[in-house]
Amino acid sequence: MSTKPRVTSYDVAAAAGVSRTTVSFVLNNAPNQSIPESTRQAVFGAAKLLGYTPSAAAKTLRAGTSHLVLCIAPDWQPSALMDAGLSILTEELRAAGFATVVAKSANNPRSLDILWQTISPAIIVAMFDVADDVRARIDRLRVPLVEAFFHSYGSRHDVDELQIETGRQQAEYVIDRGAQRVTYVAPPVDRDDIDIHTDRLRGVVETLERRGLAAAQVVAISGEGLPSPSDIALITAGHESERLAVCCYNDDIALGVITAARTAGLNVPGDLSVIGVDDLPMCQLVSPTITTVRFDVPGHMKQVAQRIKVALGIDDPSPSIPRSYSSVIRRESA
Amino acid sequence: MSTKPRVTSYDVAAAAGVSRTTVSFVLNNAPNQSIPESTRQAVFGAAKLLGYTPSAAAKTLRAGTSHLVLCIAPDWQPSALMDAGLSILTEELRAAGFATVVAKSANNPRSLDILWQTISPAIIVAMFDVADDVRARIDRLRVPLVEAFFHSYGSRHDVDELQIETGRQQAEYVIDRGAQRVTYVAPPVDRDDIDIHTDRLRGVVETLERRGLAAAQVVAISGEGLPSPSDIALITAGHESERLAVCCYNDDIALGVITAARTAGLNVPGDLSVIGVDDLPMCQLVSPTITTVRFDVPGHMKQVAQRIKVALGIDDPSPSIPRSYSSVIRRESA
DNA sequence: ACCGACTACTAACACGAGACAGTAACACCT
DNA sequence: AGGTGTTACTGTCTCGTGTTAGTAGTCGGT
Repeated sequence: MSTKPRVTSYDVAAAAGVSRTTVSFVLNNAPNQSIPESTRQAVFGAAKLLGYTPSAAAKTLRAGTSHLVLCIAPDWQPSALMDAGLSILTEELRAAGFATVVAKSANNPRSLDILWQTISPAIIVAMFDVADDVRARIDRLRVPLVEAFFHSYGSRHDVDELQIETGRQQAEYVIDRGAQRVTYVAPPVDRDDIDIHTDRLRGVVETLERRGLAAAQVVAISGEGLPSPSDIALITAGHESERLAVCCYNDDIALGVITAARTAGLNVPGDLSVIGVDDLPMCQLVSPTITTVRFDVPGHMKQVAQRIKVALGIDDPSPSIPRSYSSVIRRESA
Repeated sequence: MSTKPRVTSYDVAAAAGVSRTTVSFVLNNAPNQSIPESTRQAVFGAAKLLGYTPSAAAKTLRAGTSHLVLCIAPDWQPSALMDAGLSILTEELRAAGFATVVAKSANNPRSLDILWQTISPAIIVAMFDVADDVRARIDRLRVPLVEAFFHSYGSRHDVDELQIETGRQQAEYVIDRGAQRVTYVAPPVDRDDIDIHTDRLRGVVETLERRGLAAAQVVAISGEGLPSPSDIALITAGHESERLAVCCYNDDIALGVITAARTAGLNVPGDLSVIGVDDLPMCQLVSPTITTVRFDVPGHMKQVAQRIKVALGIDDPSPSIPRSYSSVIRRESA
């Protein structure tokens, strides 16, 4: 329809009656350049009139780098948590003039190859535990990598301190509240989030040992949702003799355990106490309300934003004291 | 550390002992070009050895367009639903050689301005109801816009057929199951998703009218989560005389209504039936299990992917019969 | 009157890739 | 022997920017 598919700075120059160089100087506030106000206004006027938007591709090519932050996330990742975090990240980085976008399917190498041929990020932020082959592909791009949820780098045996801490908090809480025996309930075994699950479990196990309790019994839900009667028999075994607490992988599992336990005639938290992870809205909407571990996404993400800025060289590395961003929300179930 | 910060096709050419043009021909499988296998292998070998990745910015600049699909979403949007959809979209478009990324904060014009200066998408997919000023900004870019959740364009009075249909399905279901009076429970009034809420309500209202029932009573939750005793009194008023059904904005609201009703001594679904929207995992984990309307995200997103491909000119517009992607999942609460 | 400094610009190059036009070298046919 | 065709390449221009080096014109001082 339009013969000229794109408005370039050349068009603006022609409209303003100056050279393209002058347009560039004006629009970028070039230092050491004296441009009279009349010329400036002419350029601004022409740019606005024509609806000029500089070409991102040309800018990036010329500058050798972009102002783009690329977050990569796997398909399976529960983004309810991610979501609030991304908004905060976007907000923080926008203030520094950077745009933030997210790509899914980032655990798929083929996806990544297409991505690299399509956008040129200044930095890559991984929202998951980066596998070696993915890391190698990123290295080749000569683009820095920041891992949002991991603190240690370099070794393939990285562990997620954040997830371990979550498990620790669950165990500490129930022990402090008098638990004598602890059961851990995991999601069905065929799921993708197995890394997170094992890290949280590790935190529970480690805490039990440190506090001198017997090792936890671990039960994986056998079906998809609600624990079966046999699951519940396993989970609640021994509740008559000792004060029993159930640490659950997340709030959905916790809800399933509570519902199944009540169906089996048990009382929560009387016969057993149950604690989840995530602090989903529904935790406050069921009876009993669910005690859970909440991760402070805004707090953590602000810290991630800081690390990103440092990696981009637009901020100084502040000697921030490492702190835990998760805390127990005490409710009725434990 | 490295003197050469980036491997270019020039480096590959030098390593393979050919010209840069030849490298381009080989790597892009240029038609009408005869390159002997030996040369091809030399080029491929050099490229692999050096870890060559073509510059996305240069490619885009040269081609005048990219293979990038940019999805824009507002900050407030619940992404639990979005998430599965994006994975599917990414998958579908990857098969066509396109990369898909998501930008949040897209309801903020300033965010968009930074985006345009940073990436050059081939198309923009809006996950929300695009305001006029945002639409104007996109128009200026000469980039096509596809609206993922809206079917009608052009007017500022666009309505979301999909959301209306959801409300319709709720109402049809409870009426078919014998409801004589219908109450609609909405989220607290100060939230951002008010558009969605009003569209769903519209579907309910319209259906009641068509089926000859009295207009629905509408109650907005007064607190943040659980309906207060006075809310519940309003919601359940009249359940003694008529069979009462409660259509809820979403599953969380439905759960709150159920819990509060039981606390007030009422039986669900005996005294009143309750239906939600979303089919959250917890719907199967509570007692009574929650009847809800599920939106077929994969189905809808495949159709969106098709629309995107048509807009990109890489697929023919198939005369797809418009269909509804939501359906009632029958459980115990209604 | 002349030199220097300052103002207000502009011509030209570089970034990295794709693609068109051109060109040596060689084979084939009559 | 000369024209035609094919093979296997390469030189050069282009995309839209930012930036460096340069250049007319004006002003001020001695």
